[in-house]
Order: sequence, then C-alpha cells, then structure tokens
Amino acid sequence: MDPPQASQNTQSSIFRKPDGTSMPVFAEAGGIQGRPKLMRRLRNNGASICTDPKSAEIILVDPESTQGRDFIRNWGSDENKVVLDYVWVKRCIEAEKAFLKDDQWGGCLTHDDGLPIEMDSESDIAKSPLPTPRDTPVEQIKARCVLGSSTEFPGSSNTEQAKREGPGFPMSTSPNSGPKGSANGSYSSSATPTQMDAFPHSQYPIPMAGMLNPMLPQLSPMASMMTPQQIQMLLTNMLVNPQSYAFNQPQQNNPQMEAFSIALLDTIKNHTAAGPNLQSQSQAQAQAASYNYTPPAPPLFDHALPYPPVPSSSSGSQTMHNDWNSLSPALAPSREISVSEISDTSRRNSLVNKKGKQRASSPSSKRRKTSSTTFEASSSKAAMGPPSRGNIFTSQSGEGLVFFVQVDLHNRLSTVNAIKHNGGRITADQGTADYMVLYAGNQRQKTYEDLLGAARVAGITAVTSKFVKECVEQKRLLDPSPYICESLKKKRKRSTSQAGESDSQCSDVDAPREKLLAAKRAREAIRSNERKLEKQTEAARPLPKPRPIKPKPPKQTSPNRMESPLRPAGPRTPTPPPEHLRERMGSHYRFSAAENEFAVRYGKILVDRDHTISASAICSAIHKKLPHHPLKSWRTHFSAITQNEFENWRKRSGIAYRKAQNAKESQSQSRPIYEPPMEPRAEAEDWGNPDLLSPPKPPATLISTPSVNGVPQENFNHALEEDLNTISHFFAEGNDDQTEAEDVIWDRLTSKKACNTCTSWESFYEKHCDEVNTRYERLIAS
DNA sequence: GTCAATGCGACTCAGTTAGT
DNA sequence: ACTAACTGAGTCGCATTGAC
Repeated sequence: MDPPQASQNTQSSIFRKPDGTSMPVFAEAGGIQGRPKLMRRLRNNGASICTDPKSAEIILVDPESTQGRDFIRNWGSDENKVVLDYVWVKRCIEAEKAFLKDDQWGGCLTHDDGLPIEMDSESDIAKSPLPTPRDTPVEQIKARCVLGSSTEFPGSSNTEQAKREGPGFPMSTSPNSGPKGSANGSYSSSATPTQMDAFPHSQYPIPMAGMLNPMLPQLSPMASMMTPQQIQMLLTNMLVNPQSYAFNQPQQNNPQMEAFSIALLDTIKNHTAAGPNLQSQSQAQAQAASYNYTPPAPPLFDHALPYPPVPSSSSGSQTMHNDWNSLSPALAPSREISVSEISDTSRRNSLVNKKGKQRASSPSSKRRKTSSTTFEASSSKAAMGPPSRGNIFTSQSGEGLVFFVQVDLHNRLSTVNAIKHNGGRITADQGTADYMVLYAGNQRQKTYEDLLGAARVAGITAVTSKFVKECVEQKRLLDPSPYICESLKKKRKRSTSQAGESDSQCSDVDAPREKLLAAKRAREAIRSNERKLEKQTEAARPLPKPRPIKPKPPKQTSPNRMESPLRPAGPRTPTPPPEHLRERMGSHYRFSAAENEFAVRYGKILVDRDHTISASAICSAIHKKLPHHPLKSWRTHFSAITQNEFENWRKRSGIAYRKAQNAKESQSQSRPIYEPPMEPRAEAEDWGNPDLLSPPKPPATLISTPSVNGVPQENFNHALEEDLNTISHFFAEGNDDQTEAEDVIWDRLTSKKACNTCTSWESFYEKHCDEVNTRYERLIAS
C-alpha cells in the first residue's frame, strides 16, 4: 500500500475513521471527470489517497464509464473494499459526514450489471453478454470469427462452465456471471481481486487480451510453473472455445487477429481430418482442464497442431517465453500487435492506478519474436494451414497472380503457401511472374541484386515477403509500392517510409490515437531503415549523402546531433525571446507566448533540416536556447504546443527529403540539359534571412546562367520562374501525399499546366528540386 | 483550476554475444 | 556466415505532484 501523502493540510475529518486514521480511498483515474478536484476534496477532508486500488478500502468510480464498470466488476466482489460512485464524496462533504456502510453508503454503492464492458473503439464489434461456447463445427466458428458475429450459441454446459469457471476474470467477479470458483478450486477462487493483487488486470497489455483475459489468472501466476502440457491444455480450451476466448476482446477488429483465427481454426480443421475426434477430444480435454490442471495431457497436439510437439519434460522456467511462443501460435501473434495499440488500450483501460505501462512479458524477447515468429505465427500459420482458399492473389479476371519466390527466401515455404492458399500461383520462371518475392535479408548477396535487376529489366514488381504476409493479413491485395525491393546500390525515394506509412493508412478505421501510434511506428521504421540504409550506402559510397533540399551535415552517428550543429541548413535558427520577456512564476518560469512561438518555429526548422529528428532532440536544442526551462519541461511542453503538428512537420520534411533524394539520384543518372555546374548553394547566405515570407528571389541557377540553349536569358528566367511557382504551389496544395505513384502525380500536374522549360515536370523537378522545395517550404510555412 | 515539473514504466533499436 | 537472444541507451507518454 502506498502510504498516502494526503491528510496534510486537512481541514476537516469527514473521511477519517473513528480512530482518527484516514480512510484509504482510491479514485479511478480514467473515468471520473474532474478527478484532481475530487482528489483534493478527499485529501482536504481527511481521506488518504491511495495510488493503488488494492490498498484502498473505498474505491471511487464513475459507474457510467467503461473504466468504472471495469472496476465495479473487478473489485465489487471484494469483501474488504467497496466500490462507490464518486458522487459519494460530494454527498459526504455536503452532509459533512461520511456515508458508510450503516448509511448504505449514501446510496452510492455500485453494482455490476453483468453486461459486457465495451472497450473504447471496439464498440462496433458486437459482443455476447455471456460466454458462448460452441456446439457447432469449426466451420461455423470460423465464419463467426470472420464476421465478428455476436450470435449466441446454444449453451454447451460443459464448455460454458469450463470457461466461466476457468477464467473467472474479470467476468467471474460479476454477480451475474454465475457462481465462481465452484469446481476449479485450484485457481478460480483466486480469480478475484485477491489474485489481482498480484496480477492486476491492467498489467497485461497483451494484445489478445480479450482472448487471453479468461486465461490470465491461469497463465500469469502460473506462467513460470506451468508445464508445456498445461499450456497445451489452455490452448485446447481456447481452441475449443474460440468465441469464448474472443469474447470481450479489445482487438476483435484486428485483421491480424482475424487472419490468425482463421488460420488457427483452419489448421485445427485440417488436422481434425486426420483425427476426427479432435473436437470431442478437445472438448473433453478442455473440460477436464477447466476443472483440474493435473491430469496429464494426452498427446493431442502432437498431431493436432501444426507445430512441433512439446517435449514432455519441462524445459525450465527461464524459457517460458520461448516455449510460449513456440508452443502457442495462438499467442505468438499477440506479440506482433502488442506494440503500441495494445499498450495504449491497456493504458486507457487501466484498472489500477499504476503509472506508466506494464510489461506483459520479457521485453527483450518481444521484438525478436515479433520479427521472426510473427510471420510464421500469423501468415505462415494462415498459409500453411489447411486450404482456406482465398482470392487475394487473383486478378479481376479470376486468374491467379503469378509469383516468383526467391529460393533462399527466409521461410520461403510459408510465403509460397500463403500465396498458393490465397489464389496465387508460383512460378520458377521469372519472366512469367507478376511479382517477385525477394529476400531483403539477402541484400548483400549477389543473388538478390541479380534477381532484382532481372525484375526491373522485365518490369516485374519485386517485393519483400512482407507484402505477401500483409496481403494475407489484410485479406486484400495491397499496393506493393511500400514493399518494393530496393537495390543497395542506390537508395530510392519512397522506399523506407512507405511500409510504415502504409501501416497507418491501411487501417482506415483507426481512431486518431491509433493513427498517432501508427505514425510513431512508421516514423521509427523510417528512422531505423534509413539508419541502416545510410550505413550501407555510406559503406558503398563514401561521398557524403546528398541532400538537396535541406542539406544536413555529414551523418552524425551521435544521437545528439542537435548539440553540435555544423552549418545550419535551411533558415537560420530564430532568435530566442529576450530574457526580459521571461515571465517568472514562483520558482520557475512560465512558458510565454514568445517562447512558444520560438520553440515551434525552431522546431520546424530543425525538422526541416532533419526529418528523422526526434522531438526529444528538438527539445534539447530548444533547451539550449532557453535553458531557464528544464529539458523535461520542454519535452512535455513541446508536445503540447505543437499539438500533434510535429508529425506533420516530419511528414512534410520527409516528403521533401525523398523528393530531393530521388531527384539527386536521377540527376546522377542523366545529365541535365542546361543545369549549371553544381556549386555551393548560392542562397546559402539566405539561410540567415529570418524573413521567411519575403518574396522569393530568383534561384541562383537563374542568376548564374547566362543563356540556356540559345534562349534569351530573360525569357528563360521568366518561364523558369513560372514553372517554379507552378510546381511549388502544386506540391504545397498537397498533391503529393506519398500515396500515389509518381507518374500519376506528374500527369496530374501536366494536365494542369505544361512545363515551359523542360520536357516534363519530372525532369524539371529533378533539375530544380532545391528551389522547388525551398518555395514549397515557404508556401507551407505561410 | 491551471500550469510547470517530475517520476516512472513501456517500447524500440543497435550493438554484442553465443549458438548453429 | 547466419540466427537468436540479451543488454543498455534513448525515446516517449502518462500520471502525479507542487506552485500559483
């Protein structure tokens, strides 16, 4: 119990016990409006504010909120606690006495309605109010999994009981959800807040929380003790009762989950063909499992599941996570979708007032499991499972798309099966393929380059296996551009970012928050990929990386790149507000409007210089300019004053960067018609010009070029100026959001206005990307 | 009530090491 | 040579506290 800091400055003792001690009160964090005020009132009236519900005797919630209902459900049955509507505080203060049990808690006692608790955005998924065990063949389950049907099934008492009693969490605490802990005394009786003391609900930001929730009381406390057989038992139970385990699942609309569910059930179905008694066997086993863990598990999964049988001897607790992932394909995907969306969900639904996020499991193994096994777990299981024929890889005419899959592709079989099972065809002849799936991990290998070159020559789309995987996961043929394989020899634009961006784009039902998280993931992917690529390209090409628009100093490996800026790129750093404008506020300073403006402006400039820069790095830079605010304060404050615009800045900067990069690459391949020799930017002096909104000057290229292909310089400059304005306005209007093919964009621009000075806008852009981007940025800034 | 400051935990990645 | 696993650093977001 966290000893409360409360009860200092206590003005009254309404919330004190007769013996003078403070009442330990916990106020649920997520649902109560005006919680700070409530906390203050409690504190000022003698209550002891608990930061953890388990240490409180009184838990205050908003019974109308999801979080509140969760609390009522989870804690309402605890005899040592009482969950009250938070208006109790007001009533007590008004009455100047605490309404306790004898007063019927002032009429504020909450009750669990027993209904399922909608989890935020998942409310669109219909849910069954009660466990709905299957009594139907797997096909129906599959269909329901896909459709997210809420249709209830006629209860199968065995499985229903098994589920209800087994998990007991959190539903089991519901008064309406049936008796708890009747038969499975080994664990169900503890699936109450008592157990949650050790394993509070919110400490499981497991993506498949809904799926696993019912199992958590079993899995978590016993995780380190369970034998593989026991894990299998749990799996059995879950497989037999997929609806039940999907019940109340926060991630129900997760396509990965859907795909996985289908694959898993297909797999079972497939294996059931070999062992027709699987279902009943599983049911019986599940039933047994629900009552008792001890009976030895028959080697059901040895043949029933598409992964290796588990050795009968426990491999030791320290390999629990490994075992878990290898044993349980059902759990493996949870790692994949755990990253942010889940933690976010869990955070929002946090039931205990615990700071920050909670690790679901070993953090270190997570990523690796994600990277290495998720494909096997989701796509590969989906693929390698029995024929769940889809038509993802079929053309509109109904013909299967033809894939050439690189022989040494990592886990090639999975990819091949994924293609085959979804309507695609495999060919060994590169020439006849529609797609070539290459192994990006073999980029150093000559084979990769050869195949990639062949694909380009043949005009075949070369993609990574991720393309197949994600198509399968999303059950549709995706735009391959984010997955295009790239040569190591040159870094193409649109390469690194699109995979990430597509992630955020493909889920059109995302909540804004999810989008932010997706953007974050994308950003991290971009940064990671670019770091890798930069390393590789630098190794292959010792020249400094060209960065036409926003030249940045040679790559600094130090994350503290902001701290020793070499030559500033782009507009000069704005001048910080003078000291005399600082507004003192007690021991610290208030963030003034001028400082906010400076921070935003400076931040934009820094992002323009380096679109991969982190907010933290920007804050460090700002902090150096305005050190009277602590760095931590800047970090917090910066995100507030930018109001998510930071991501947009980065996006714009990234777009400009990629454009410029592409242009440079193209330049290096084809000599310009009239471009003057490369020289240090003539407008470098202009960087220092703080007046960003001043009328654009003619680009250096205009001034320094005496004549162009015989065309009088004056006329040419005029035409060039017009073209520059046209194209910069075109981009500033948001015509290139990186979602369309370049050709489409150029065509659109051409249809608006033909290029005066070049044969095409594309070539024009290649030659004048610097100036175009400069103008583009001016337009954006204005 | 607002604002600034702070603490904490989750998450990711790069680098390293061990195993195959 | 490759892969898997581990570790530390950096980053980020949320909740809380304290001052006004």
